[in-house]
Amino acid sequence: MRVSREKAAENRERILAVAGTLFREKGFDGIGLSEIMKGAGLTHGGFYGHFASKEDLAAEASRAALGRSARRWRQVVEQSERPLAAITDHYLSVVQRDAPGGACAFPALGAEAARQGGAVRASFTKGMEDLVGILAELAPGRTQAARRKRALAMFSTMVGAMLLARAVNEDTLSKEVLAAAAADILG
Amino acid sequence: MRVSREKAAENRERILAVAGTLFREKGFDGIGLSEIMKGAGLTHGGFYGHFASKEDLAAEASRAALGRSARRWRQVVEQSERPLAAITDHYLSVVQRDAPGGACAFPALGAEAARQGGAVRASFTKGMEDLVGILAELAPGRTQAARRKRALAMFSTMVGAMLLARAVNEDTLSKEVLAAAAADILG
DNA sequence: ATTATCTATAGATCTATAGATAATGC
DNA sequence: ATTATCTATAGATCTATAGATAATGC
Repeated sequence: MRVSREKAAENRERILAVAGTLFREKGFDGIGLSEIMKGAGLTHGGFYGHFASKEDLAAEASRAALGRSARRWRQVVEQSERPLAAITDHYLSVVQRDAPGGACAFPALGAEAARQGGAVRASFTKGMEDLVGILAELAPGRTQAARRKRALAMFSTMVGAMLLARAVNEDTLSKEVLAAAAADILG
Repeated sequence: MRVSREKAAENRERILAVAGTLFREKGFDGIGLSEIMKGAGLTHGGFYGHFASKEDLAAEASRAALGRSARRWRQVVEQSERPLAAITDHYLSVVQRDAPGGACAFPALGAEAARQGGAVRASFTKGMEDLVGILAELAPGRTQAARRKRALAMFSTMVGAMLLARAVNEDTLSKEVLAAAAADILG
């Protein structure tokens, strides 16, 4: 059941996309390779032709997911006249809260990333620098250093608020924290 | 090898303490009951005399850990003349970053908590209300509603900054985000 | 007699590998 | 001939349960 070189590359991309979604939904430890491969329409034995290990996949899938997030942010910024408000509205929405599989990898996987090896951590480091870089261009502040500092705090607030909004059991409190974070960032 | 009623209660407490540490260090999915019981000096077969399930333990251990956090915060507040600065200094320290097993459960377990059942979520909801309640007494703002809103944003910033500080690979960036968050909260 | 803990195990995972298969691409 | 994928399986987990053991507490 061999497949063309082109098809194999497509299969690899599909594994990455499925893994990106399932990792964010269930955690790195919460989903097995078997299920990921099934989601990509393949058997789990074929996995090791595409990736060296589960951790290798985790690093690549995280990189891809965070790359998509950065591209999405740039799109949102371009299409709005109040870019910072557009980013917070987008990021701190109930839609993102309830669909972690397609949302930012930091609130969903940041804690687990801290326990992973260098490749996964590197993906998250690069992802953070890119997203904070976008925020730094929109943040208030007279010097570049001040804007970067503000951007780091804003990103912390966004990531923390989304994590909290998902963790709690009460929808009122959940929405309250999302709104408080957005209001705080926009001043 | 039976043990007195009192000793059994001590054993239960020890299981809770060990589980609280190991869950925060490795995640709910990253540690097995066998290892937790071994850490408490017992065999894994004895577990079900103390708890109904792993999730039951997760809920109880989270409740205990977050209760300890709230008591610690109250202690820090009492012992300082600048309570808000004392809390952020304590929370956003490199010591806490590097010892997740004894630190706040939110950055370490919040994402996984979101995927757990009602009992675990309830522990985190109660924990958040308690910690935010303490912050609301220290937050600036003319009305109680304004102070609570500010407290929710501050807690988001703290939780997010700690998660990010642990996730990234570069110590400079890691310390930068902790410092930026503290500065932002203190205005 | 009750019960806290232990030993042993069932049944279901999980990652990773080995070898077979069959279609691609030289 | 090469290689992408499949089947099958090894070996190591994991949660949960059953039944035995032995000391407590009525």
